Formats: sequence, C-alpha cells, structure tokens
Amino acid sequence: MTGVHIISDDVNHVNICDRVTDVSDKPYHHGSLEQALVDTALAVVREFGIDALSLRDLARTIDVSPSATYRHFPSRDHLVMRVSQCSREALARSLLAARDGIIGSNTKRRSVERFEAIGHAYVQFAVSNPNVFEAAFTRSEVALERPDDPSAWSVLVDAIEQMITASAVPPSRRKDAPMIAWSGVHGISTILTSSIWPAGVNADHEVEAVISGISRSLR
Amino acid sequence: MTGVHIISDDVNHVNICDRVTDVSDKPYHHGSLEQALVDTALAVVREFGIDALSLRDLARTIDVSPSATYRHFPSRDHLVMRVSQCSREALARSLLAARDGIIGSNTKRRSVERFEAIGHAYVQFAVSNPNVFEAAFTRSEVALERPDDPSAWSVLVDAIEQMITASAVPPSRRKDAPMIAWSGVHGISTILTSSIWPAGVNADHEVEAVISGISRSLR
DNA sequence: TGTACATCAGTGAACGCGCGTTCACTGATGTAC
DNA sequence: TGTACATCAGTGAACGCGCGTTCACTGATGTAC
Repeated sequence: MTGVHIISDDVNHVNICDRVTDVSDKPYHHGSLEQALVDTALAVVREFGIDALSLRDLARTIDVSPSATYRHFPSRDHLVMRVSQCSREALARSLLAARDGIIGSNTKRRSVERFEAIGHAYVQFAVSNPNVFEAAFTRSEVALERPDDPSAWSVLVDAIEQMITASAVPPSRRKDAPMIAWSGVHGISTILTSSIWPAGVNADHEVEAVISGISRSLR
Repeated sequence: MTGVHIISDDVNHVNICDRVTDVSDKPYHHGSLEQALVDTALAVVREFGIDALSLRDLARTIDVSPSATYRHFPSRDHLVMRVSQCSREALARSLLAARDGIIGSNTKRRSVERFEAIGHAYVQFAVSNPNVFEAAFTRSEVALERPDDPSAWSVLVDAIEQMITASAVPPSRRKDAPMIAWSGVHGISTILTSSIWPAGVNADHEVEAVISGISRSLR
C-alpha cells in the first residue's frame, strides 16, 4: 500500500546476504499506466459503481502518485467516459456471443431465435453486472473519441434486418422495431437492477414474458 | 446567506427611529423545518439531480444550522429515501391525471385510451423532469416507512384490469401485461433521459411507436 | 558506438473545497398543577 | 391564571475525511548526429 515492499523476496527465494533488500522493485515508469487505470477503474466500477470512481483511489491501488493519472486523462470525466464506453462495448460483445451461439439451417427460425437470444443476453448482462450496466449508460459532458465498437445498437438493428430478410418480420416494422425492442429489454433490465420491481414477481418469468411480448409486437 | 438580514425593513416601510433594527427576524424555531427540507430537497433534485443533494447545502439554503437537519432525518440517506418516494408519488399522480383526462362512453375504447394515456404520461413525466424521474428509482439502503400513495404500479395494474373487463385485452394476459407495459415505457423513458439514443431518431415518433407496440403485444 | 539533449512519464507537496456527522449547549414551547 | 419544569428544536464549533487538480520538480527513454 505504501509503495515500498516490506518483503522484497518471494517465499521460495533464500536471501544469501544479510543486508535487507528493502529497495522497492517498482520502476519509475509504470509502463502501461493508462491500461492499468482503465482496467482498475473497470474493476472498481464492477464492484462499487461508477460514482465510486476516484482518481486518487485508483492511483493508490496502482501504487502511483495521484498526479500521474493526469498524464493519461485530462480529468476524471474523461476516464469515466472511457470506462462507460468500455462497458457498452462489453455489453455489445456479450450480445454478439449470444447471437453466434444460435445455429440452425432454418433461416427464418434462426433469425427469430437469434433476436430473442440477444434480448436475453442484454438482460442477463444487466442483471449479472448491474454496476457495469449502469456505467454503460452514464451520461458525461465529455465527447466520445470514437464510436462504440462493437455497438449494441448495430447488433440489434442487424438482427432485426435478418428477421425481415427471412420474412419473420414485415418490412413495415423496420423503422420502429429497434426502438420497440430496445425499450423493452432496457426497461426490464433497469427495473430488475434497481430492485424496484413489485413483490411477488419472478424475474426469469417476467423477462421471458417481456421478450415474448416484444416478438409479438413485431409480427 | 449568513442568516442575519442586512436590510430588515422592506422597501415600502419607512423606519421612524434612528436605531438600526439589525435584529434578525428569523425565529429560533423554524416551525416547519421538515417540510422545508423536503421541499427544498425536491427543488434541488429537480434541477441538479439526487446526487447533488447535500444536507449542509440544504441547511444553508433554508438558513438553519447543518445539525438542525438531524432533528428530522437521522441521516442523509433517510432524506434521500423520502425525496425518492415523493418523486414516485408525483409520477403516479401525473399518471392519474392523464388517465382521468380521458372520458368517453364506449368503455372498451376508453379503457384502451386511458391505458395509452398513462403510458404517454409516464414518458412525458420522465422527459420533463429527468432528475426527478431518476430520483424516483434511486435505490437506498433505508427502508420505506409506508407504501407509495398513490402507487404508479397500482395505476398501471388497474388500467390493465379495466381493459380486461372491457374485453380489450384477453384475461390470459393479466399476469404478464403490467411488466410488459412497464418495461416498454420505462425503457424508452430511461433511453430518452440518458440522451443515449442513436442519432436521427425522433423522440415523439419513437414514443408513439413503443406505446403502439405495447398495445399490440397485449392483444 | 557514444554522447548530448529533447521529450516523456513519473513524484510529492500543496491548495482549496465540501461533505456527513457529533456534541455540549441554549432558547422556545407546552403541560401539569 | 400563574409558575415550575420537562421536552423539543434549534445553534455553533469541531472532527475527520476524501476528493480533483495544479505545480515545480526529476528520473528514464529515445533519437539525432
């Protein structure tokens, strides 16, 4: 915690000389501080939420001075934005993984199953990582440097396009379907992660009901 | 700001005696500090969001010492909970108002119009008061003292029950319909208030599409 | 291959801030007799 | 109707904390010649 390792040799190493080697093995340059900041920030956010992100705390954890962070991020908000984008991309990747897990030769059926798998994955991600999910949609004053990659929105639009191509959804729905679908899964996700849903509801059952409802509304 | 009024007479009052009446007209007891705290807190939340709530700041605004707040709320979290509940109840009242604004003798048609009016009012409330909407669903460690009154969830469930009674929705949907509806409107509300929706979408159009989608999925 | 030097990525101390909460206190209020 | 006194609702000073950010600095790195 202090930056000086009390025990500088690992347990398997027998120190020959008597002189205590209390020289810190920490190099002056970290080498990949930016990456370390982002990684550590993501870990903090996962456990404690994005509001708990503190540059000083991060620097402490990484064992670097508070001001070192300013070599890589001009302000806390810039780091928050970065973490937020990483969170969205992690969400998008989990949607892609779920989609690609659905295979089958019947293209119509497959397109629908993929769409619903994406919906389930969205809610699953939110419930499993509520703080990351919240961080993904945190608003920041800071502009993005680049678009999300992958983008959850694109994954959704593509999936709907596949259903249209396979005649599982009429083309007339093309325009509104993405928002209808996104609203449904995003809504139930935030409801579940806020723990504000009324007593007596079974989460799994409700998720199923909402996703079926979405599919029904697109037909 | 300091608690001592520099000018103790109002502009229309001519002070007869020469003695400066610098006695503060502030009484030792506020009289309704609890209400003042809640009201002021709501105003702060409306403008700056629930995270900006600070007991010290509130006390400063009301012109009372910071510790006075502890006569009425054991901790900041208790006040936050109170504000959150007030926010939810305000939302519920706006749903009721919208519902009651729909009249007509055709009960089936009216039940559907009321349901959709509630949906629109929900999104409208969120968009008009994004910070209050967010506060309404802020999770707190503190337990509620009493249930919400009115409760938005009850308003929704009642509206669906009316549609079922009027044969606008089949009874088989009774169980799932509230969550389907809530997810849809809550989802689009949070999407719109987070300003994270993709470029090129028209908010009003999307809201309409989502609410139509919900109605379709209940049929 | 060696050296001068610009640039990069750190340090550590400090600034100024605001917060929640506690504590011993005091002034005002209301109630019992 | 007046008075003693318990209770209530304030005060003001202090504690201890953590934060974001700046600044002059220094050690390490890499590049031009």
